[in-house]
Amino acid sequence: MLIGEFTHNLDEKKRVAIPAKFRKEIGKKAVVTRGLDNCLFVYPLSEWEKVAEKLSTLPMGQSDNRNFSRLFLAGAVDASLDSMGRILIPDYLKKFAGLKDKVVITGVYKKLEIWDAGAWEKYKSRIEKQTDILAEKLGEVGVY
Amino acid sequence: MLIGEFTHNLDEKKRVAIPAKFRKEIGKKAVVTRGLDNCLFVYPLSEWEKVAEKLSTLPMGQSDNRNFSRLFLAGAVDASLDSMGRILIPDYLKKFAGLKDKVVITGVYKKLEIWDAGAWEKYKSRIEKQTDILAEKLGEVGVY
DNA sequence: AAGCGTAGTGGGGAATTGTGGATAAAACTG
DNA sequence: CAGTTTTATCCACAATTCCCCACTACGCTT
Repeated sequence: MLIGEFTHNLDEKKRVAIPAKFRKEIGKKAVVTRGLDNCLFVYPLSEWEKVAEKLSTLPMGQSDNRNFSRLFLAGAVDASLDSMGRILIPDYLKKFAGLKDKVVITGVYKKLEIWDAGAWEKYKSRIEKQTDILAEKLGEVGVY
Repeated sequence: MLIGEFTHNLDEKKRVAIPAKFRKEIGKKAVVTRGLDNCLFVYPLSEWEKVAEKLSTLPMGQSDNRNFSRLFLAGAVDASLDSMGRILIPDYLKKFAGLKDKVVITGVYKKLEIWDAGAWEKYKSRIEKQTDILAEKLGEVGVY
């Protein structure tokens, strides 16, 4: 299971190191794509294939489905880890997530998320204030 | 699987380079035709044959089906890749998709789409704002 | 506390890719 | 049938990307 929060640098060649802790679980190949709330999702290849498979079954007659598939699939990019365990972030994803040089990589169960460090801090402080909602959600899923 | 987003130039001879990443999967022969939402679809030959097959089974009693099949089939052009991996876009397709010199080529699972760069940016920013719909669709395909 | 090992960062060189142009073949027209 | 325009194939340069190696810093162990 992928859990934890790490701050790394995005170098001028747009590479980010995947935290060593995650590497054995990610394997050598991963896929990066647009996520929600302006972050990027990183899937191990096996997980990605499951998701893509399901996507392909959506009827393309509906524009909602087309829109979604386009953002998700066209936004995706094969991100093999180099010999140092780094992945390459394409320009358009860097721009999408508003990444500067400091980025935060978080493990969220089956996938990783990549955030701009500033955006992550803002997001966190915003969410942390909503303790009551969090508590309620915890109850909903049966955590006490 | 064809995924990713690439910006290339349409030169004055109306040629576009297929991103190198896609070439081995596309092969040497492809078919270009009118797509949905004012972009062009590019299919590897084998995929195209499947699509055309399915289209031929649509009941031709409905005018919607007739119209769609005509646009799709009649608009299709054989687009073999030249030695540099480029395809040629006929005038009427260029006009249909409103292509200027900057175009975006996206991989969407089994096919590629070709967009005018400006149109793609507008489309993206419009869709990206619909966070609620995207989140809902993500749930549908089982991504959490 | 010191040394060893691992992890993160940065840079250099080589190969690949994209783009534009040049030359050759073909088609069209007068 | 010849000249002109259009289409196709090929070549070369320039820029980007990819891959490998080296350095530094931190942490853990002994």
